[in-house]
Amino acid sequence: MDYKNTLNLPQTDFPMKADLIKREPERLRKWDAAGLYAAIQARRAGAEKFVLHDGPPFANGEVHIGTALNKILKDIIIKYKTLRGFHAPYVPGWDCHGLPIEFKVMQDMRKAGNSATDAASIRQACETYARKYIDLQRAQFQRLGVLGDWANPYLTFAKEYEADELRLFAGLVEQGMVYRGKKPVYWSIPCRTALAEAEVEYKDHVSQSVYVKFPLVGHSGTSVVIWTTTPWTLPANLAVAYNSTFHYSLVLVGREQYIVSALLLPAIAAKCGWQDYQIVRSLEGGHLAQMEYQHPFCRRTGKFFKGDSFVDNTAGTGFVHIAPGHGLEDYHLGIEQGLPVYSPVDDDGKFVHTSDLPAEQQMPAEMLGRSVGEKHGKSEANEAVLHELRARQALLHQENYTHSYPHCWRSKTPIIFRAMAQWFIKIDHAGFRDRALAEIQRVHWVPEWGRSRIEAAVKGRPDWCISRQRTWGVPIPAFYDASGNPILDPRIVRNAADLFEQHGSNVWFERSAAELWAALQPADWTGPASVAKSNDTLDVWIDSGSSSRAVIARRPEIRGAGHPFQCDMYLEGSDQHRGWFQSSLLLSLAGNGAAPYRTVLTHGFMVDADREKISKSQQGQGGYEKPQTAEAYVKKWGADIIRLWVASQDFRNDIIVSEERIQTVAETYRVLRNALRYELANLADFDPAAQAVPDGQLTGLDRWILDEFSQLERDVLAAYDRHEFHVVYQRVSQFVAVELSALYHDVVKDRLYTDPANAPRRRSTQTALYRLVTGLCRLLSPILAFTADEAWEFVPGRTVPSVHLLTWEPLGFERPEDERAAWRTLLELRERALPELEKARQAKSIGKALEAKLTFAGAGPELATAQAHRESLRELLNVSQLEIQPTAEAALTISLARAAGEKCGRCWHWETHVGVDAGHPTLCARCAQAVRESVPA
RNA sequence: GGGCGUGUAGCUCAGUUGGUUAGAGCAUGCGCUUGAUAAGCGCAGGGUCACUGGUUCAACUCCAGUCACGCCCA
Repeated sequence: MDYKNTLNLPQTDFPMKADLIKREPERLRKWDAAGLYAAIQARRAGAEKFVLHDGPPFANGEVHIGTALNKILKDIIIKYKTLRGFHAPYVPGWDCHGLPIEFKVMQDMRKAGNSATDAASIRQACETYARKYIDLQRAQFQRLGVLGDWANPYLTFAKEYEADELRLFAGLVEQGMVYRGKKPVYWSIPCRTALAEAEVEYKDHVSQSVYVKFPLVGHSGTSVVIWTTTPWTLPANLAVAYNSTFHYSLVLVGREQYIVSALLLPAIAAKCGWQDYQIVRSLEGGHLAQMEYQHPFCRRTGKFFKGDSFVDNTAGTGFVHIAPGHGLEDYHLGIEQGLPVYSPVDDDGKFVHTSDLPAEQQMPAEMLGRSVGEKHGKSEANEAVLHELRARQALLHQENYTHSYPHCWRSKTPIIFRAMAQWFIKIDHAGFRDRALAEIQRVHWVPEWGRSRIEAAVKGRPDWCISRQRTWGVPIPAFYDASGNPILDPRIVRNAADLFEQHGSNVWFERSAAELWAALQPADWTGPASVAKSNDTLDVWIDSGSSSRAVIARRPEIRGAGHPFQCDMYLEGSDQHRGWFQSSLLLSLAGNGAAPYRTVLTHGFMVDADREKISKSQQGQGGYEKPQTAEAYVKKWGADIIRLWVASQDFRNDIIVSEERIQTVAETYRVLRNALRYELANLADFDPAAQAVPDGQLTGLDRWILDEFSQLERDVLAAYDRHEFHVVYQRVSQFVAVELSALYHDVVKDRLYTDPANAPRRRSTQTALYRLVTGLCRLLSPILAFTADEAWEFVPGRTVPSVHLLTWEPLGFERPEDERAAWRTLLELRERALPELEKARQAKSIGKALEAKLTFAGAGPELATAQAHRESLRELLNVSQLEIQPTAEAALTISLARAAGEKCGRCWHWETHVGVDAGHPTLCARCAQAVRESVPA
């Protein structure tokens, strides 16, 4: 007779094969249909809140795997907090304005032959474009299993958002933090417009390369030599930069002396035709710090400053001429040294005098009106400067110089750098920088070094240039009076906020300056009348940086209790210390009076298998087989594998993404899934309400695993609380592999399969399995969002439909110390006996352990424990027979023999009493009994 | 070039205030099992702890420097 069908073999519909790519979307539809997110929120109504505020990704392109990592980390934290009973709503957002979208849209419009250039149509097209990618990204984020209020995300172009952003901005204006200053920008002369970085194309250009004498004051006949490829910037020269690490030479040429870089001297001498020069002496750059030079053709002097970061020794003379109005490095050095941002070129690219310097110190009158713009490769301005230099014998050498130079993408002409009036936020206003630094101290930074990072950013940052000459952004509601002076008033800004909240900010572009002024002018306005409106928009960092006001304080479900604008956590990549963490801090501190976050968690960047950054240039060139999009990974592996991969690594460092890495994680996933399946399969006939065994009556083995699991829970909870998900991953996967699969599950098979279904020993183990599987589902659910929920559906007697609706209180299973000690001994004895079994297996004297009989001989406490728990120890060893022999010899010896008797046809144990039951001649007594119990008479 | 980080077996991580032959899981190889079976179990191999120098009786651990990599600046 085949007794196999008298066994209680595992039975379940929970599939071994995960088939995530097919099943996850089904589960998503199920969640959606059940309104899972809303149901979770409803269950936590009134509970203590935990708010993680979403940093908005840019509404452009597909979701990159790095962005997916960020969203998954946020989701793990929110699911964990929810599991622990917190009310943790999640409002996702998108950053919608900005040049990349505007640029793309304008390209598309041009390609389509659409020549509309009015701001309102461009903005409309930008909005359509952004919405398209919001929808695309939303679907991709949801596919990752991220739960949130996807139907109502926050969008930085929403009317209410823009309005609150302006209200916050009005507060800054009111405090006097916003001022008008100048900064160099790319300028296209034919287009009469400022350009953004992305609108600049680099191509070869022939420039005038010149070497020019700058005579030292008080050292007659001695000059410093500078080199420039833009002679027209010389009228704007206000300083000269040197490198303090260079050696310079003072050279005598004829009757004149020149100072140049020692390393570059031979090259310079060749160019300038110095036949017989002599090096008088060498000197350090620092020597010049005390000196002054006479401008070659303007009636003013200038000073020397250290410029080590940009003065190089590869070309030129080792001196760089500084015109703060015509170059970014020049500008920064000028601001540092308190020089005016002098840019004597008008909108048409023509030389003019400005109010920055006294007229008599500016360029000679004959230069005025000359244009910097080129015609047939020549520029009037360059010619005028060169003429002046020659006339004054200040020009040492001139030649054509071909190099890569920025050009306007529309007119294809060389652009110039030109200082323009911009709006700035004054960082040192009324001690603001120090207050920001103090606020940083109050925030909890994880990891700790995040603090140093943002401190450095805030300490070193210049004033914040917040205006952009762009269309796709929030308009700066400023006006100009008849003299061209700007009008920026907090009351006007607030009125504009109200207007935008009603009509959207397009109204700024749709209505005339007069209409807007009529609508926004304060009732008791006594200032100058407006004649024009501003065409500037706000820096997009003001958009996202205002979310503390526009989202946290505004949405009731996430509004803070103490400070309405404050939440528990921000979580972004480490690049955001200088970005969103900083902009949010500065704006919230200035506008709300405190930081918007209590904790800032940072993750590293994604790198490839060689720990090098994932560069787009390598894609499709053999570097990577597929685009690094979230979708590509999800299509191949499924979301839960990607989530487990995210959890598996210490995200504070770089995160490695490679096929091998994910393959490894997929193996771990399989192990976890199979363990869950084994437990569920052995609970098929278990009713926890009716058949659960009380703690005190559980078998020692079951009590042991529950204690182990209880310790696992404590460790995992602590790891989740420290946001160390890789510890959760390591700890859980090791527990499942070692304690569960290799030991407990293996040992317990015998009881589960061969005991009568309702035997106390079997029910005891099922009680433990029930607690294990329900516990594992809970502690895995923040990470394996799909699989834990799938498994949960097979848990017997469940009353809650989804694992994500549960709370998790740790088991807290305790055993008395003497029981723990006894089991420690039993497991140690097992460790010592296993090699004996392995030896026998290698020698082919046994196959499986059940064919063996083990004998423990010796004296002392170990043997006493073994004797007291002989049956438990036999189970742990999975042998048919275990003998304990007390001897006079204290040392423990373990010997192995083939088990005596015959193999029972049902339980496969070797027993000496097989066949004692005449009705079942091939069975041992235990099985005969079990069969009689299980088979109805 | 500057600031902030990182560098332990093929992969991901441990390694407590410096103290015995540096641990775990996975992967690999070799077996066992075939009543978790496109599963399960056992055993074995695998590391000059990035490199160099220093402090110390003793350094993966402390100090200095070098190299590589990442982020942010310039």
